[in-house]
Amino acid sequence: MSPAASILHVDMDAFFVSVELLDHPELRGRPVVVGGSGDRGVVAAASYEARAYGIHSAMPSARARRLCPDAVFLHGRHDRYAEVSGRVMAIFRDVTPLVEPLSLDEAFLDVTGAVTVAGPPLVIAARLRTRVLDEEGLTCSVGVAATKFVAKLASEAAKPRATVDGPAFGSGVCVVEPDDTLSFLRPLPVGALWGVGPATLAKLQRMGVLTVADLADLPVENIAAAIGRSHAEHLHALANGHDDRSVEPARGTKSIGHEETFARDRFDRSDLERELVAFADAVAGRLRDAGLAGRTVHLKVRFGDFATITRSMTLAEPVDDARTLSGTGRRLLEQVDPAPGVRLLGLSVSGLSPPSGRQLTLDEGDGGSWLEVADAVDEIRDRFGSEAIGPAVTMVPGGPRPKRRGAAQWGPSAPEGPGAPDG
DNA sequence: TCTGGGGTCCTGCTACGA
DNA sequence: TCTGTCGTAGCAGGACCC
Repeated sequence: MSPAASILHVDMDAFFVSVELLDHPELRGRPVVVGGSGDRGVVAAASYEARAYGIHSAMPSARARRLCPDAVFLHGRHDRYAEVSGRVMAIFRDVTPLVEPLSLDEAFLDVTGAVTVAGPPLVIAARLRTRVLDEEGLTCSVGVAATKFVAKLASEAAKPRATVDGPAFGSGVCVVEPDDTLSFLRPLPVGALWGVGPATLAKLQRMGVLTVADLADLPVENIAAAIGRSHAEHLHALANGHDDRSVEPARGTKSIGHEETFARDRFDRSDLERELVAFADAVAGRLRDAGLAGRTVHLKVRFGDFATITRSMTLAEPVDDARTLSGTGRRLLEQVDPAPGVRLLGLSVSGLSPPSGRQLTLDEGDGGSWLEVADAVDEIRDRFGSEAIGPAVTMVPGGPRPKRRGAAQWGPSAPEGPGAPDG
């Protein structure tokens, strides 16, 4: 017997834009775009009025501007969205403890245990939408199904559609009963499947696979030849409605990092090293906030032609202090020639675990004193704010700015200082 | 049309020890 | 001592997600 349709996928409608409209009600009804405002920025979210012009998320901001010169462009405020998201997730947790957030604006809920008290999933979904609207002034769409990925596709089907007159609201809730799963899935374009991105889609299309039905009817061996066995088996199962992944409320963080695209390419190694110091400070702070330390340090470099390389190094002990991170980052940077021009720099740490009692540093012997420094920095930031103290390079005019999570999320927004080739 | 940031997961290769 | 195999860890890159 098929399991009942009791998994909900809740997706906030145009979340970032909707939050901005709460704070700027005078913008309602206008095309509004949230994202990076600079030449290298991208669109994070677009109002339904803006979507009617063809603007969508991940589109370069410059192109969005050309499509709709009258649109209002707002720089995203990660902290504000996180604050609202926290309250919305709390509403979800009122319904069931089995809430798996996917991002700030969507989550899976397993309401199997709630139906005896709260009623059938359709009723729970409708009540949820009402509460989110009443308490936060935001609309959301809900998909209900027996599996996670069908619930996700169902919420997509329930979403408002963009028209030139603004959003055309749908039902807001879409239920796919287990018996209807295949008839719901099979007509969809194969790109709708979770895990089919541009690269896989191109390979499948070359094989003549255009719909979910095409994929479901093909022997898995044929698909494996094109995209690899593991991926093929996974997608073939999804296309046939099989997905045994459960809703997992607590998924541990696997890595923490910071990366940034510069407004202009950087050519100078010492310039990049100064940025690394600021990156390491931000990453170390987030590690300590999370009570974690990491063993493997990764450096990511994207050049002007978009070629991207990574270099990594695994340390003997997990670390969470900025000095060791920036020192390791600098060693990794030594393996890279910045002469072609560096567009993006990133520093991240994986292999996370709770910090051990004592951490090794690059120059063994003074680890203890630097850990005390880190503790002192954290304490000052707790009392006086995140920008009250930072590495010396971030305090001098012309140096890199202190890095905060989400501050550069959608690309550089303002003109920067150094950037042209030296000499 | 010139492409963000923060992640996760997978694959292929290499080195190394048993 | 040499060779082959296997498992594992580390590393680099790619694809995907929101």
